[in-house]
Amino acid sequence: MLTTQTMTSHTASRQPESRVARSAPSVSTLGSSIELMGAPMPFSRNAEIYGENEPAEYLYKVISGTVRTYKVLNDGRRQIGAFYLPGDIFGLEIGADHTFSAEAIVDSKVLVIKRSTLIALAARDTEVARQLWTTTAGELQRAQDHIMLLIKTAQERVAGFLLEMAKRSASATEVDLPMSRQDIADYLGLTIETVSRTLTQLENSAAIAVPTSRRIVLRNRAALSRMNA
Amino acid sequence: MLTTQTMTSHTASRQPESRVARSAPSVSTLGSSIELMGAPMPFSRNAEIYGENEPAEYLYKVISGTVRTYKVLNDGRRQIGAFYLPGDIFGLEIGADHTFSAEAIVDSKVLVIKRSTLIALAARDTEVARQLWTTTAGELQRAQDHIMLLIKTAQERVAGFLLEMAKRSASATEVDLPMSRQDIADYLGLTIETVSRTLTQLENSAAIAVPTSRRIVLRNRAALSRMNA
DNA sequence: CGACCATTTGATATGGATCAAGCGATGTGG
DNA sequence: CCACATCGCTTGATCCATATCAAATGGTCG
Repeated sequence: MLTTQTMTSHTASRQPESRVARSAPSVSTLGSSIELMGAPMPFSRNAEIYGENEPAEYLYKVISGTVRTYKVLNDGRRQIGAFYLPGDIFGLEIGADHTFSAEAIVDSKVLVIKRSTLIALAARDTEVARQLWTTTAGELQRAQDHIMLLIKTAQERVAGFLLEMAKRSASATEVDLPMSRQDIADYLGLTIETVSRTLTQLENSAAIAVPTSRRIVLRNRAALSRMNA
Repeated sequence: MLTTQTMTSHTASRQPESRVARSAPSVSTLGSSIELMGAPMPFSRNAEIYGENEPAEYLYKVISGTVRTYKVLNDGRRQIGAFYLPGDIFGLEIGADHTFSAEAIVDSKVLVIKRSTLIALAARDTEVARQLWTTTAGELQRAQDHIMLLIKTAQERVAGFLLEMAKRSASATEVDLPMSRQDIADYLGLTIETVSRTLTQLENSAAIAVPTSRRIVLRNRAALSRMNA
């Protein structure tokens, strides 16, 4: 699968690209140690990066593009665990296997880091150990926020999602969504129709504008925050 | 009820009690270092152990009883983050403050450990550092499972909850619930009425028996597992 | 015994799912 | 370059699972 294919094709991506410069603030702490150790690997749109229950030999850092992690239930329902933007680290496990699957949402470049290397390093370097812990704690924080989202109304979920994406984007008022309505729906625990209708509703109430389906302008952040909980 | 009764009989709780011996398997790793350092502290039913946003000076280990962590939204909706049984560690934060509130569900004894002590220890002892990380990773795992619960139907949530509690209990087929229907509802993102009706439904379908409202007998685990996802 | 609180049960309302079309953008083959 | 298929998104009509509102029941404690 992707593993082998992608592994082979990473000849020229040695020096840090400037496009990547706007990395994530909180989780990028592992940066210093990590940048050195992995090869940037390209994944095309919808390519699998790893599968649920596969051995977690590597962890990953998004260089460009966007990644989703997800689980699928017996009957096909899919739950997206998280979206990862440039600078974000994902796939770090403490157990032997990955607990989610991961896919590139758009063509993406991902730094691949061998876990054993990092673990070995952590045994000697307290700072690395602390950064591994911090990364896991960051994931925990996100998961807990996600739980709080899932008990809310559709409007609150969508508003919360937009605010979250805006906070993580470069521009605070304009969000460029790399993911489809289906991805959003599966993240929020709603249907695609409800997500669409809710966006229309928010647009009609002048809280947002939707110039194109993948671009959302936050017109009234206060209103969104108010309906966020 | 069981609450007071269990509490009153702890005159000699210096040496490990055999009743407590059946502690959690995964998260109890911090045990060895921790047991030495904290004082067991009693909390009575519904007593607050810490509040959301309070400085996280301590972390905690349940000795006896049960603890719930929760958040309350603006409009009063309460979400329970987790239930902690004897052996479980809770309240471990990496940030400065607690992100949930914690309360004893029944009269409980809780070991209180100063975080700074443990952090200092972790700086020298790799094993302690790893245990802190593992504890956080365990919480992450739980939170992710919780997310998967929250996208399911009422019946699936309740079945999943019962199976989870059974797995954590001493007896695999009989669950003694320390928490109220309201607590269960707020954990599962349902109303108390829906929880009650669903239990009745499961009882009618012979999947469970409910001899008393706080005691559930799993009569047909396979059926429960089947409806779990 | 009587009051209180937790739980169950019943009747009705409703938010979001489901089923079904329509629409606009993108791409493909003739 | 256009006709047409495809895909992602929106919109409409209806249904249903769960919430809400309301009352009855049962267990516990003073």
